[in-house]
Amino acid sequence: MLKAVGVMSRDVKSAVAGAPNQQQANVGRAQDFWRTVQRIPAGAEVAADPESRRRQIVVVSGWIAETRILPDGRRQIFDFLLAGDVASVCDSHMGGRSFIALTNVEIADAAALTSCEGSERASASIAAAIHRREQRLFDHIVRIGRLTAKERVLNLLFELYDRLEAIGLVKDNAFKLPITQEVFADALGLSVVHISRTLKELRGEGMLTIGRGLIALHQRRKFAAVA
Amino acid sequence: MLKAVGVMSRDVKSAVAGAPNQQQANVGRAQDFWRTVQRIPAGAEVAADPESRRRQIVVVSGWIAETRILPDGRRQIFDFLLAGDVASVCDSHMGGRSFIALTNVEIADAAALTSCEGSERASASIAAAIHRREQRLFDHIVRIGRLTAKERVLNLLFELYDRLEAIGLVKDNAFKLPITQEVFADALGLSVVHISRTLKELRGEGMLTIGRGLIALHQRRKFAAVA
DNA sequence: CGAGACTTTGACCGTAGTCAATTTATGTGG
DNA sequence: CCACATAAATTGACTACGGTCAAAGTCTCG
Repeated sequence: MLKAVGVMSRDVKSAVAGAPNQQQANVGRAQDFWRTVQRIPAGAEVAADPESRRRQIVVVSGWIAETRILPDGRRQIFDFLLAGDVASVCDSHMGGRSFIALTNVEIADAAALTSCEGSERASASIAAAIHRREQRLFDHIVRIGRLTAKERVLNLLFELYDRLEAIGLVKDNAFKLPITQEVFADALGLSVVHISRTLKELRGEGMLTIGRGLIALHQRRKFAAVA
Repeated sequence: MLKAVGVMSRDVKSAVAGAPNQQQANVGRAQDFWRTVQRIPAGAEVAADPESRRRQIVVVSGWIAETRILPDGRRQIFDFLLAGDVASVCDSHMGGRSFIALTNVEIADAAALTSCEGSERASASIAAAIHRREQRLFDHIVRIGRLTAKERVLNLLFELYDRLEAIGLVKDNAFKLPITQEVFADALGLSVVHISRTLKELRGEGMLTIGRGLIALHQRRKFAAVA
């Protein structure tokens, strides 16, 4: 549990902990929230339980991919959910979408957050998270619709960089990237082979360094043009 | 005004008119709604008025494109808004998005709808419209991320077909398509030239017929595979 | 009828896809 | 700790889908 907290987004932490001056009163409620945390193994689908129909979840730790698989096997990834992100798993399969855990994942009930004290703060955080996700969707459309392969890779990497940095998961310009190149390809509408080549090229240009599961980004400057 | 009504979506009509048994009581409120209607000329941007900051609009007639333009001139269209669709023009420019009228357009205030009698019905309609738009966004991502040019064109045309049919704007398998091929290209992440060629090919295969601003789609069957 | 916008066509190019083989991790059990 | 099995990444050769450029052809609409 402590490990999980270390990995949580500012939003989740502050919303659960409450403002400093009201912390004591919230302990009970916060525990209610923590009791809703559940673990999902890498590769599994994040489904809405049969009981709680429409369900808004908060990611506590790990990576989740929001995807659709076409009848012929082609796959498209819409978005990556990181710690602190919120999603409506309710109608997931309804719209031909599913949430796949890319790593071991911990999720919790967004509803449980709202019922804590400081519910206005929590609701606001949740609304903000949902709003950010919508913005990401637009960015993603531009990415796959109008950027070249190199731009797409860089653009997505920098998005992830910014998001991970915001939740304290970036160290020395580097972060852990627990996804295969195939996942990357399915997010960016490219082939695995071309992802590999593109990364090689970017490595050659000194834009990034890859090693031991970590990826480091350099020269944010040049990137400004792509953002 | 009557002409406008003839073109409205079922949602807008029913929400404004109210259930048959309570129609009389609604006349006053409905007029409030109609008073919020405003006309936007083709090519103009649909902006949130300075007064009403965050603004949810309902499209009454015409076509609107939700777009983003990159610094270097590349353009991506996220979605087309037709009669009955709802959008939050509030943070439009905030997220690098803008709403462009592709034809002369009539829009109204969604808020005014809600304040009419039958507000639960209205709210539900609005929520449904917003939900459908989100689904379209996902479809669009799959389209530009994983479909070939021919598939993209067909898929988008059939989406438009279905939506226009739902609001009574399809006659004899044909509908009015008031957009240039360049707009089509910017929506599908292709070049104008390739759109032209693709349409030619589809015409050759008997999938569609174009003439006098109308486009007719045939053989929905074959399309099932792409849907 | 003429001007400007839109569409179509041809020739050519380049980005990204495909297929297949090889190399490099990543584990896993002995 | 090594050997082996499997997944992931890389590379090469070739293909093809879609982009670009430029010119010609059509529409529209004052």
